[in-house]
Amino acid sequence: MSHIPETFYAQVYAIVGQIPCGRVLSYKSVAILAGYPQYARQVGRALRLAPNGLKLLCHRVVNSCGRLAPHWNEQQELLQQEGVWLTPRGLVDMKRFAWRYDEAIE
DNA sequence: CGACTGACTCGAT
DNA sequence: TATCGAGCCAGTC
Repeated sequence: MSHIPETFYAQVYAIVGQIPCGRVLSYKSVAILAGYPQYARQVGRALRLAPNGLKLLCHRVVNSCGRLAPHWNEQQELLQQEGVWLTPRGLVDMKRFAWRYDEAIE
């Protein structure tokens, strides 16, 4: 188990693709949903390396505090276009915008 | 093989 | 609220 299987990245892309418009998910949550709870860092890596051709909604993934990705200010605009407000300090209000996947089931 | 890095997280201060 | 340190793990040098 010392090697990330191909399915991990595929899972990450699939999960991120399911995040509804106007909702966000943390790296940790994506890692858990992918089946690798300890791989939050790898999720971040996966998104950073993700080819643009996939049209990923990686702007809907933030860290557990609601902090946005560094060196990528465009992410803020993308989120605001979807109605995701940011606190005065540039943090996503996770209590309000975090996606609970059980919402998707029904 | 060891040291360093980073789109992470959590608890303590 | 902001910072710090420890734990975390694949990739890079």
